Amino acid sequence: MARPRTPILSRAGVTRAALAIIDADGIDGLSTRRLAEELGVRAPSLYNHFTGKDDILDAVADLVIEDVDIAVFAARPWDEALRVWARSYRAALVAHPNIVPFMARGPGLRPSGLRLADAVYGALTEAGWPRSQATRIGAMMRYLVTGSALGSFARGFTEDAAVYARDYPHLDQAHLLAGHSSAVDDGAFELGLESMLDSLVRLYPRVRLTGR
Amino acid sequence: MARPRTPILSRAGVTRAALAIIDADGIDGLSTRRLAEELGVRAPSLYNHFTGKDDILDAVADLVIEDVDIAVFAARPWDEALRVWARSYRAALVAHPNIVPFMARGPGLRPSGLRLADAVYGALTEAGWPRSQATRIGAMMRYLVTGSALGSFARGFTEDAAVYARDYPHLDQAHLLAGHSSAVDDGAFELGLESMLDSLVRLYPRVRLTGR
DNA sequence: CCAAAAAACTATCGCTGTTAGTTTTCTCGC
DNA sequence: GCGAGAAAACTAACAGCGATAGTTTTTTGG
Repeated sequence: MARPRTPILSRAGVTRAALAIIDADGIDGLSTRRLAEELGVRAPSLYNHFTGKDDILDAVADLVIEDVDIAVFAARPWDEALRVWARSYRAALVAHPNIVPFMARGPGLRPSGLRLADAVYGALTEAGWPRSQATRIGAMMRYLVTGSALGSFARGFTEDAAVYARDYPHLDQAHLLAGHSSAVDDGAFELGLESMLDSLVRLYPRVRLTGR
Repeated sequence: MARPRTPILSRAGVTRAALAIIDADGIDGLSTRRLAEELGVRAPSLYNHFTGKDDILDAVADLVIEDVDIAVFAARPWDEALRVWARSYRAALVAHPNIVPFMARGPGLRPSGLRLADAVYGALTEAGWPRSQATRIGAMMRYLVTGSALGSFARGFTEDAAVYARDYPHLDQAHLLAGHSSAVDDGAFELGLESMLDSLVRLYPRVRLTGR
C-alpha cells in the first residue's frame, strides 16, 4: 500500500489509541509496532505524524491533563480554587495511573502542563501572593498531587502478610491489604491538601502585598 | 574465561557500578552490556547474581535509601523527628535524582523502603497517633518528598524564555531561569513540610489516644 | 498541469534484556 | 582426598525495540 486516498492516521487518533494501550497494559505495553497494529498500519507510518515515541507520549500526557479544571481560578477565591484544582488534577492522573510515571519523569514543555502552571501562578499573584510564594505554592501542590497519583505507598504490600510481619513489627494487616491502598492514598492526599490550605490561609493576611 | 579463581562480581559491586552509571548518564544510560563492560565482564554474567535488570535497579534503590536517617525516631519527639527524617529522605533522593523516577514507579517490597515505612509508622503510633492516621501521615510526607525530588516543576524551563512568554502571560523570567529550579524545589519542599507539620501539631492534642 | 509534499509501505540497522548451553573452578560430604 | 554438584564466568543466539532510508502512490498548490 502506498499513500491511501483518505489518511488512516491522525495525531488525535494515534494519541487516543496509545492512551488506551497504556491504560490497559501499562507504559511498557506500548510499542510502536503494537500501536501501529492496533491502528491497522505498520510502525514506520507513525513517524509521518510524530517525531518519535516521546512525541507520542507527550501527546498522551497532554490529553490526560486536558481534563484538569483550570477555569475554576477565574470563578472562585484563590484558596477554594486551589482545592478544586488540586482534586481535579489528581482525579485526571488517577484515571490514567500508568502514564503518571512518564509525566513525572519528563516534566518540561508540554503545552497543557504550561497552561496549568500559568493558571495557578496567575491566580495566586492576582490574589496578592508575592511572586516567589506563588511559584512555591504551585510546585508544592504539584508534588502532593503527583506523589499521591503514583500511589506509591500501599501498593506492593499485596503478597503474603506474614512475610512482612516477621521483619517489620509495626507493619500489620492494616497496611497489607491490597484493597486498602487506594483508600490510604485518598486519605493521605486529603490530609496533605487540607494541611497545606490551612497553612496558606493562615499565612495569607501576613504576606499579602507585603512582598513576603 | 570460565569460572575465575576469585569472583569478579558481587551484588554490592554491581550495585555500586550501576548507581554510578545512573548518576552519570541517567536511567536510560544503564544497559546490562554497558554495566558489564564497566565491570570487566560480559552481560550474561550479571544473571549469576541478579534475577534481571529490575533486580539490579531494586538494589540500587535500596542503596540510595540506606542513607535516610531513621534512627532519629528513637531520639526525638515525633514532630521533630518527622522533620529531620523528611529532610534526610529528600537529601538522599536529590543526591541521586536519576534513580527517583524508577523508585516512584515500583515502590513495593524493597527492604529499605519497608524499613522506612515501619520506622515512621512505629514512631507515630507509639506517640499516640491512631493507626489509620499514622499510615496517612507517612504516605503524605512520602508524596512531598518524592514529588520534590523529581524536581519536576521548574526543570524544563531552560530554553529561550521568549518562547513561553508569548503564550503564557503569567510565566515570566522568574520561572524560566534554569538556575532557579532547585531553589524553587527547595522552597516548595520546605513550605510543604512546615505546612504539614504545623497542621499535625495542631491536630495532635485533639486526636491523641482517642482513636481519631 | 506539473512539481512537491504527504502518507503509506518494505527492508534493515543497532541495541536491548534475556535464555541456553558450555567450561572451569570452588566447596562440601563421605 | 575425592567425587558430585554448585557457582561463576563464558559464547551464541533470540525476539523485540525505536528508528532510518528509500520506494510508491496519492493529494495538493502555484
